This record gives sequence, structure tokens and C-alpha cells, in this order.
Amino acid sequence: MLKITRKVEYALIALGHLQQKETGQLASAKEIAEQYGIPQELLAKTLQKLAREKIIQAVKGPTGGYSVSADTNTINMTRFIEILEGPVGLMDCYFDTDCIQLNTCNIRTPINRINDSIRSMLNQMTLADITT
Amino acid sequence: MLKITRKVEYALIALGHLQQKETGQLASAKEIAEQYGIPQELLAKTLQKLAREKIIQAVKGPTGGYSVSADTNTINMTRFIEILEGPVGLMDCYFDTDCIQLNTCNIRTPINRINDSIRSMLNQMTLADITT
DNA sequence: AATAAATACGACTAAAATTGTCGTATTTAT
DNA sequence: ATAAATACGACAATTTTAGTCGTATTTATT
Repeated sequence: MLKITRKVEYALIALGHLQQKETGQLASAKEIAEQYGIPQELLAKTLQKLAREKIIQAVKGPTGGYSVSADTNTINMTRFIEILEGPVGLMDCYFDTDCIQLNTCNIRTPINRINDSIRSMLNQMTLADITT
Repeated sequence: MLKITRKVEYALIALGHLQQKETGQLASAKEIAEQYGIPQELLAKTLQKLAREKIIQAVKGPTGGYSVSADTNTINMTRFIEILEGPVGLMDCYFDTDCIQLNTCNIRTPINRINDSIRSMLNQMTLADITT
């Protein structure tokens, strides 16, 4: 528990790789997958999600691939993780309010404090902090 | 992802309940399970783990049950979570060193920084902060 | 002494989430 | 035209988490 998923792991590795390229240079999913021993299809789908969110830019066709388009200093890690995994919360009730327990639950408030701490930490951390 | 497991959730709820009792008073797994709508067997096993670690004290026999034995101010959340779930780390390589990727992996160091942040936050937080 | 209610604990099953694969469509450089 | 890349949804496999069950042990009560 408290683990990041492979999707995020692979995405970060790929971002790191993309940032080593010179401006304008592309890297394909295949190239990255082979270099780091990552399942190509999975990486591809992950990169596609990032492309949809304009974190990276995709170029189709042969000689195509991806390049970093966003300023990674402006992307915080909460956003990045949530693009790939959905809501970051220790318990679902951080987002969902329809918990049967709500009345009797005696730990919601303190758990949400931890939650806020984690989110704020991830908010202060940018993609650039990780991948450069 | 980044979720705590039910075990931890149930344990915290139970701890909160136990702390409301007067000194010397016990609460059984059944009593707690019924009150909060938690599967009794699962809660029981969870409480047994805490008892083994001397976080709570178990009393056998009818009229038996559990009471808080440790000073909850001295138990930090990293320890508490790790008793129930094992190592707290965003990636396994935080603990395991035998990762095939180690050489090519370009994100280990930054990920471990996040890890350290989360662990240090959980270290500074005591059980008492959550359950009282 | 018998009973019942509690903890203790391992083995097992069920469910959910994650991870990985496949097929097909689209784009585009050659 | 072809081949190599992205795009994307459906599906399968694997792993993790959640929950159940059976059995043993302890002990207060009758």
C-alpha cells in the first residue's frame, strides 16, 4: 500500500528520457520501452494519456514519437498522478461523501488531515523535480 | 493508489473506540465490529496483530476483550501502518535492492525523496493524533 | 465438571485492482 | 503502396486485498 502504480512509474521514466532529448527531437514508445525493459503497449497507452493532457506532444506517422511540450516546472505531482491514476486519497471518503458510516466513523477527520498533508506535499513538488 | 488498506482503517476505528473506554474497561472484537459495521473475523485478526506488538492488550475468556496498553503518543504512524501492512514505500526498490533496472532506472533517487517525505510525515504523526 | 464466550491463528475463498495483451483504426514519411 | 508510428477500446492474466472458516486455547460462570 501507499505505492505508486506502474503506470506512474513508467510515465516518470519516460518523461525523464524525453527530457534528455534536444529540443525538437522525438522518442517513440518503442524506443523507450526497449531501453528500460517496459511493456511497450502499456507505456504507449500511458503516454497517450499524457498527450491528451498536453503534458507531452505526440507526432504520428513513421519517424513520429513524443516530446515534452509542457513546462515541467508548472506541473505538480498531484495533477500528474491523478491524470494517470485518478483521485489521490488515503480513503475514498475523501472524495465520495456517500459513506454509510459517515455518522459513526470516528477517524474521518484525522485521516483527511494526513491526506491533506500528502496532497500538499505532492502539490509543492513539480514534474521537473523528478525528471530532471 | 496511495490508499490505506481496510486493515489499517479498521484498526484505527477500533483504537479510537478503545480509547473512549475508561481505564481497565475492555471492548471485544464483536462489540466493535457490530458498532461500526466491520467484518468481525477480519477485525479480530487485525487486533491480534496489534496485541502481538503490544499496542493493545488482550484478555481471553468470556468478559475478555482488548484495551489500549501502549502510550499512543509514542507510536508513530509509520510503525503502526507497517505492523499491519508491511513496508511503506512508493516503490519496492525503496527496500529491495535487487531490481534488474537499477542501472538504467532514472527515477529512483527522486522517488525515494518523495518516499522519505511521506515517511517522515508519518513518523511525526502519532497514533494519539489520529485516535483521540 | 460442563458450557459458553472470548482470543489466537492458519488455511482457504472471493473480490477488486493492477498489469499486460491484442485487434483495429488512423496518420504520415518514404 | 507500404511500413511505422500514435490512438484506443476490449479483453485476459496476475497480484493484492478483503473476507470467511475451522480449530485450538483460555477462562468466567453455572
